[in-house]
Amino acid sequence: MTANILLVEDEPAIQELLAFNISQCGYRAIQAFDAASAWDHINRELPDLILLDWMLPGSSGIEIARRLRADPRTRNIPIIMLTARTDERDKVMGLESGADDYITKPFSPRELVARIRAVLRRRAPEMSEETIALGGLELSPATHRVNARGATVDLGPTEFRLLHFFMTHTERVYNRSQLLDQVWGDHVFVEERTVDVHIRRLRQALESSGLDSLIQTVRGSGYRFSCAAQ
Amino acid sequence: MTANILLVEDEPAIQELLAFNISQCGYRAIQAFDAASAWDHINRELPDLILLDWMLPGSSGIEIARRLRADPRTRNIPIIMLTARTDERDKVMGLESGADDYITKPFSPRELVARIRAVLRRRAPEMSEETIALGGLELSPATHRVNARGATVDLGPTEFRLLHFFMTHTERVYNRSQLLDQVWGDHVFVEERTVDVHIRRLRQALESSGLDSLIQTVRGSGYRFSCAAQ
DNA sequence: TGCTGTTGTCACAATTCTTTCATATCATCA
DNA sequence: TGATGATATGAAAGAATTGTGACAACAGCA
Repeated sequence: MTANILLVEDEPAIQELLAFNISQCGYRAIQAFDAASAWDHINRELPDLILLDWMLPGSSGIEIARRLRADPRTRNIPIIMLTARTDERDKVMGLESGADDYITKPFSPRELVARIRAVLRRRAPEMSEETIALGGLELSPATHRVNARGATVDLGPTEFRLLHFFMTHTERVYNRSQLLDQVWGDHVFVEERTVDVHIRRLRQALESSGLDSLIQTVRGSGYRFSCAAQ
Repeated sequence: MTANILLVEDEPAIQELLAFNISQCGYRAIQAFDAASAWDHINRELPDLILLDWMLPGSSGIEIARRLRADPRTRNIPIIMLTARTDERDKVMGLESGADDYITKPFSPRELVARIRAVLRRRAPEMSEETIALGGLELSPATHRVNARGATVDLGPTEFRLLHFFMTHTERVYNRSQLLDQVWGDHVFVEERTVDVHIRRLRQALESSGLDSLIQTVRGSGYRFSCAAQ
């Protein structure tokens, strides 16, 4: 599945440059020359990553980033900010607004691609809509369905997200705080022990098919999804 | 086992930015907005790394670094200096004062994280998340798993930390007090003999694969992890 | 509006891990 | 070889962590 990258940049020359480089390495470039058409695209179909110019006529790039982060639907789209200024305050503000990284113009195509790759690698696994099959479990983000050895599994929204995260981040141990950040979202104030309860509910749902053992407790550290035995 | 990182930075926006990125990659961020509260934290519990702003109201970052280096208790804590100036002289001073690295503001989250990782790897290898393979043993902090000649080894939290410490500090003898400081943490009041019991349990866990001999007793001195025969 | 399903929190139970202590074993040296 | 000090070991109380069921609050929806 090739990633769709939305370019929001008013200067045609730079747009071209971006689009060329991006499609050159196998991504699909979607071009937007102003905020309005950017929102058009976003509302129609969520891109996998957004390259956002800091300076746009009308609403600024930062403004767009803030709105993207505010909406649960778009919260998790990775954003890379493009900025002509090397002024430090701007950079910091760009990051504060929730950008994952920034690139200062002028930039080398190599740098551009490297940063895109890095951000996608970091943020993308659980963004993908592809069905994940693992250890007898099958989770399909598109249809929001889960199968365990052929039997349908009924999950609440949170348990679904939790399982999705685990299935895209197997083997590694995550502590409660990391899970809260990753599954609930940052800036959420929830008791850490709440994670336990959702782990419990998830295990309960998987119990009938015997796949609850995929979710392992690592005492003192957190939880882990693993196809290998405990 | 996740590293505690103390942030000493008076500007709230940058504090937030740092804290966010640091906790994002699984470290624990402890925030201090001035020198006084930084010392508070340090006296209470030693952090595993300190991110120190060069410019602080009152006592400067460099001053703090100097004092940290002067005290044997804090001498070995890795320090990364944050500086807004790109001035060469400042950089040199930052390093001379004992900092392990410095970051010039503005910085990208990626750069920040990369430097933290690098410094931890260099100065506190047991805080790094990298898998260590040694003498038939394989320990992976990220997945919290241990293999001995291919067989899974089951360890409690303390035994895991102990083994991790040994595998990152081989061929050297540590007495019980040093082990308590390094593995249990300072400011912990525990009988020295308790170390014996954990050594025992660690050996027991490794016994079935015959690798218990890696942990050697040095009578009168302490213990040593060594791939060479006793 | 009432129904249904979801969520976060709490209290208590169950489990696992730590620490300590008593005792056994061992190494060293006179 | 026996005395002496150090380490190994087993058991058990005590601590800490995690599991679990119940419940109130809340949101979405017919």
